Amino acid sequence: MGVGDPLTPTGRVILGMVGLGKTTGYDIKQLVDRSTRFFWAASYGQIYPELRRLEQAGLLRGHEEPTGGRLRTVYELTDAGHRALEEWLGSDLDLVGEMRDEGMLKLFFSDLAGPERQLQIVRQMREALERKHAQLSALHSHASAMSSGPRLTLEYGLGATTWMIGWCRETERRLSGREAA
Amino acid sequence: MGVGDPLTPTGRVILGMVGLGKTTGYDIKQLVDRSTRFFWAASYGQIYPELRRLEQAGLLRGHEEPTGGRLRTVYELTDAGHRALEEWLGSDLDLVGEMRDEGMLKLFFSDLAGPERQLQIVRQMREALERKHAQLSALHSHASAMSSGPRLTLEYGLGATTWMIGWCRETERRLSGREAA
DNA sequence: CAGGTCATGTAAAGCGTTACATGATTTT
DNA sequence: AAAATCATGTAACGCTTTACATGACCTG
Repeated sequence: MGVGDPLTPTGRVILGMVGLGKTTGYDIKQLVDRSTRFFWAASYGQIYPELRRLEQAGLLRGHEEPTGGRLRTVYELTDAGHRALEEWLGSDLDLVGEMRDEGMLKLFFSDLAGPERQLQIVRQMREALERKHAQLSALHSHASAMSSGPRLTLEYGLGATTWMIGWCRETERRLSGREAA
Repeated sequence: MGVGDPLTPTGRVILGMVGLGKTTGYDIKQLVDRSTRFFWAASYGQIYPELRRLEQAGLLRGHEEPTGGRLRTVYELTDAGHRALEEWLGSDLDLVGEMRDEGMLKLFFSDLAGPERQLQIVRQMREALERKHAQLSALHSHASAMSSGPRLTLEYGLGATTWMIGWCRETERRLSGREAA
């Protein structure tokens, strides 16, 4: 596999995490769950096979570093890995997030269910957003210890979520008014 | 397959679209591409097999209705289909959008690439968002002809995108300032 | 009559989650 | 001694995209 090979989706997050100093599959998963999860998740079922694929492709180098009798494989970027990471970070992005939001889909079809249901859907969207906002807020308490990139993504997520909660609130108000009228 | 069976992801959008009066696979795909695509896409490779699965499950009924010599299978909701659709629309939503945003992922790792790259990434995010905003705006010109659900999702998408563009703009300003300083 | 739209489909490949399985070390 | 954490992995299943393939009808 040559250097020009495009990274797979999960390959991107793994390469980045190893670049940030995360060394084991477990360690990567931990940080993903505490940070990128909100816009880019990854599961063990993807991480471990992908680590080996990236090693085979020459972008990572792994060596055994057991802690006592506990197995442990530590990965680091090779020169080719560094280059691939910089190439990816410098490349254009054409795809904007293909996202899936079930609340939005329900809202789209909500005319089929009647006005009370429509209001209920917006309320549920808001509640889900509020849960998300709470999780992001919890992370934000460590913001001072974050470097620029992670802090920016967190503030973006927090701000966007806040806007969306506000939209839901105002829409709930408008829809309730319509019912009362 | 009983009524209590959970709908597959694509099953949901198809059932909804048939509920809205879309009758053929082609027709469904057209509307998806002009509307829900921004938060819920679907491809022919999913639509046609899923239509048959939903028919087998008793939620849809399909019959041949050729236009001249041109094959055409028209679907409609069965009673069970109506019930399944209402059940889904009335159910709680626990999952908030699992989304994937490559711009955010790049921004997260942007410290590895230097300050100019970081600025470049935010600029690219804004440009992608502006393209999306333009597409949504084009749809919005027909807003008066839309029913409540579709109009709400469109306005939500437009508003959220506008907020995000503003965030990018302000962040670009802040990051440029930092460079100049 | 050429190009666009209507209309349907399949096969292969890739992506991803979930559930399962194992075992050592550390903390309470 | 139990519970939590560290650590790695696989198998099955399901979802989705992409590329390919076909052909009729309509418009200029």
